[in-house]
Amino acid sequence: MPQRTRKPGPSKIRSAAFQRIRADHSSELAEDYVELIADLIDEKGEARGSDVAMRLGVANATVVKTMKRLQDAGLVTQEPYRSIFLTGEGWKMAEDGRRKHKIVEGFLLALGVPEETARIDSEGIEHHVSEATLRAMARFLARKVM
Amino acid sequence: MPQRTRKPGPSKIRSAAFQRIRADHSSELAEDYVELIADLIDEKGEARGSDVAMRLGVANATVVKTMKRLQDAGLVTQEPYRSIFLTGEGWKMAEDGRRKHKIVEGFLLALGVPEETARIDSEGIEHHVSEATLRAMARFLARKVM
DNA sequence: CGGAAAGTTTAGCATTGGCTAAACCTATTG
DNA sequence: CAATAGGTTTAGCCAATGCTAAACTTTCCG
Repeated sequence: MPQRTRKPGPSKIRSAAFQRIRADHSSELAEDYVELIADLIDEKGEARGSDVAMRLGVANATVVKTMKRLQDAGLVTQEPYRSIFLTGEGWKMAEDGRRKHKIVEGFLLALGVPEETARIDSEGIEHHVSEATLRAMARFLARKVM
Repeated sequence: MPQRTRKPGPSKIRSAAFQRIRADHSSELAEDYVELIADLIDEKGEARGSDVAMRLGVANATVVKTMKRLQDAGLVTQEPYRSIFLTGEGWKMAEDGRRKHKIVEGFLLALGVPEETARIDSEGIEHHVSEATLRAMARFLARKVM
C-alpha cells in the first residue's frame, strides 16, 4: 500500500515517453498486419492468411489468432477458410501507415541511407514518428527537391 | 479459387524487416531499462527499483520481475532489497543506447522538430535505426554545423 | 531498542504474440 | 463423384510484460 502514495511529480512527464512507446507497441503489430493485408489486396486481389504469414515470417496459426484480435478491434473481416478483408477502419489505418512509411522511407533515401537499409529501418521507425516529425521530414524533402 | 500454389520468391526477403522488428522488440525493453538505470546511477549515485518503476511509469513488481530477466541476461546485478548495478555488459549496452539516443535526438532537433517531440520520438526511434542510418544522421549534423 | 512507516518482493492473474502438431475443410482431378 | 492433396483452423504450450494485493524487510524515530 505504501508506494501508492507517490505523487505525480516531474517524473510523471519523464515516463510519458515510455508510456507512449508501450502504447505504440500494441498498435504497431496491428498496423503491420493491416498494411500488409492492404498491399496483398492491391497486388493480388485478395489477402490470404498464408500469404500474410509468409510475408511476415510468422506461422499460419499466429495469423489466425491475430486475425481474431483484429476482427474484434473492427479492423478486418473474415469468414472461416476465406480470405481477409479490411473494414473502413482497417483501410484508414492502412492508408495512414502507407503515408507515414512513404515519407520516412523517402526521407531516409534523401538522407543518403542505402536503399535496402532505408526499407528495413523505415519499417521500424514509421510507428514511432509523431506528426510533427513527419512534417519536418516532408519539409526537408520539399526543400531538397528545389 | 484459393489454394493457389505459391513459390518462395522475394517474399522471403520481405519478411526480413519484420523479423528484425520482432527481434528488436525483445532487446528494446532491456535497453530502456538499462539506459535508465545508468542515468539514475549517474544522477543520484544509485538506481533503486522504485525509481526505475516511477520513471518508466510501471508498477514496482514489474521492475522486480524484469530485473530477474536482466540479471539472467547478465546485464545487471542486484541483492534483495538493495539497489541495482550494471555489469560491464550492462554499461556497454547503456552507453550504446545513449550514443544512439544523442544522435537521433540531436538530428531531430536539427531537422526542426520541437524539443519535447524530439525527446519523445527519439526514445522510440533509437531502437530501430541501423548503423548506416545513424551515420547518415551524423553526416547531416556535421554538414549542418559547417 | 522497538514498532510503525516506507520500500521491496512474492503470489497469482491476464494478455499478447509466437510455436507445433493434429484436426478439419475444399477444390482438383482421376 | 469421391479421394486426396494441400490450405486453414484448433488445441495446447511457452515466454514476456504488465497489474494488484499481500507478505516481507529495512529504516527511522521516539
